[in-house]
Amino acid sequence: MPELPEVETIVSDLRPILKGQYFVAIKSSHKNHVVGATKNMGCIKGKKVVLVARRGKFINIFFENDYVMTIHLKMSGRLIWRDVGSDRSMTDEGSDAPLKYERTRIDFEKGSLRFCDVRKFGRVWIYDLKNYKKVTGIEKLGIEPLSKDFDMASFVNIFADRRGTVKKCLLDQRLVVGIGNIYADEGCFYAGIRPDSKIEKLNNHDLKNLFNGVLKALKQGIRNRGTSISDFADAHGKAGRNQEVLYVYGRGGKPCLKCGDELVKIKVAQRGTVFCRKCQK
DNA sequence: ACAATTACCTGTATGC
DNA sequence: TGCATACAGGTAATTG
Repeated sequence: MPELPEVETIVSDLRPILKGQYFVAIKSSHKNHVVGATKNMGCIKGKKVVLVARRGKFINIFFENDYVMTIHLKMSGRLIWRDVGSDRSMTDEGSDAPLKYERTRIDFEKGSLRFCDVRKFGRVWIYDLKNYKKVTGIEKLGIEPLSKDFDMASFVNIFADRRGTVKKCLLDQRLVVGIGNIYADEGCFYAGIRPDSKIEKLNNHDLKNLFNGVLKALKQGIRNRGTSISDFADAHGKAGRNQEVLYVYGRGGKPCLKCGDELVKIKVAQRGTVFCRKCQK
């Protein structure tokens, strides 16, 4: 599932590829995949990419004329780059055949970005700088966990007056962006805190551990170029390695890698949640 | 105003 | 083997 480390991996792959390139066209076989395309595609035709950046789990491609293409991968989205004619050596036809589950293709001068999305939850928006944050929902997003503004004090401040389970708060993109089911569970394990414990019951020491645990999980995910449990691949179609170092996510019923106790799987905030009863309090 | 639930989708795993 | 059902989870929309 693309969360912050997965999106960061894709963006860092795409940045050197797309920067300086000219947009050609966008085509979609799924009617809901592209928002604002009919009206706004013409606005970026022939325009140059000046910046590729991540905001939470959103990918923003900025153009020279103050238009932005925003992409969200949601559950099963992949963005894979193919050079022009890259399939030519593979087929007699020489056509750039669609990849599996390719829903939308974004053509640039040197190649195309293939938006593959089994479940069709993903979206592409094309809007101008003034409107894109409102249309996409980016304006509601909270703090970036990798920014220098995100320190112990801001973390405590953000979570101090919250209620409900720790996991629900971690998943809330209005507070801190980028954390999804994988890194919420892993962060809680590192912190030694049960994901179903009440946030209002945590003392400053617990919050500090949670802060460190979440950061550690996210940074490790980035270092390992994402978690490839089901769908995730980088912009070249290659899997990440972070699934090899997970302590709890996807390991319900298996022994805890720290103490050997059987990991428990429950539902918290409507999400499958795995933790260790001995290591997490 | 806020929290909980449902909708959006389809592939995979499980149960009978 | 085949069919039905559950499950996976990011976010918006809907309901309570």
